[in-house]
Amino acid sequence: MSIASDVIRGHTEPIILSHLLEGDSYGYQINKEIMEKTNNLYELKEATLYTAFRRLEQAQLIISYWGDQEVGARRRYYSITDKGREAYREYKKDWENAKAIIDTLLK
Amino acid sequence: MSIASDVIRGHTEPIILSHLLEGDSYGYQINKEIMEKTNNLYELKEATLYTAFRRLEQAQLIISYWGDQEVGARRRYYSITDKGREAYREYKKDWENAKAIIDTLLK
DNA sequence: GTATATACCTCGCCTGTCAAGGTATATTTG
DNA sequence: CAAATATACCTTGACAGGCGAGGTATATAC
Repeated sequence: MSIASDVIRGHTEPIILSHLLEGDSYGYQINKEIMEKTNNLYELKEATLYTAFRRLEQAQLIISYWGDQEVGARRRYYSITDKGREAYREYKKDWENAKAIIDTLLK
Repeated sequence: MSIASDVIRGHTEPIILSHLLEGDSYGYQINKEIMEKTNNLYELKEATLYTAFRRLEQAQLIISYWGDQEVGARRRYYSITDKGREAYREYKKDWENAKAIIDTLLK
């Protein structure tokens, strides 16, 4: 059983930020690790992932740079910024609140 | 502090269904009671509410009928169907799963 | 040589939210 | 009594995020 995209909507960005808290990473890897973490219950779709990267970079919550692979496909790495860390803390608080509210309403 | 609509998105329908489990009700009342339950932290916007009613009725999860007010504005009452009760149980399971998944990813 | 894995990306559709606008009745307040 | 407020319903059109479908390129395995 999977997770509905309307429920996940709005969580894509914090999920990516959370991942980057553990260190720089790149799209393909992030996607794979998210699947592993959730035992394949949740998969970030590529189109969703890359559009989220664009939004996050635009908002200066992450920055990106090309890896120096001498072999294999090129990778674009992402790094979380201080602003990103701050935004993540906010997201988390919001999530805790939202959880409580929804739990109250879904009695 | 309020709740972001992207986080609540997808929960509108189960919230309405949950409310109707306690008995038939009408739009204005449902909206007011949701605000009260959450201490005004969450307010279903009218446009959102009424479009959700349409979807729910279309999907036969609720049915509607006009109240017989002899005074004051007319009211359209909604009643949850068996199909709606079943859908609600599913929604709830989904929510429990989604919560666990998101909590896993938002470490 | 064909399939699979790695790695990136964009376009355009779909769907749910909601600001803004509208209608009508009843009560309260200055 | 006029105006404001509360009750009660509704629709339209814009907007934003998710994602199916499509595309590019490199490396390995069979």
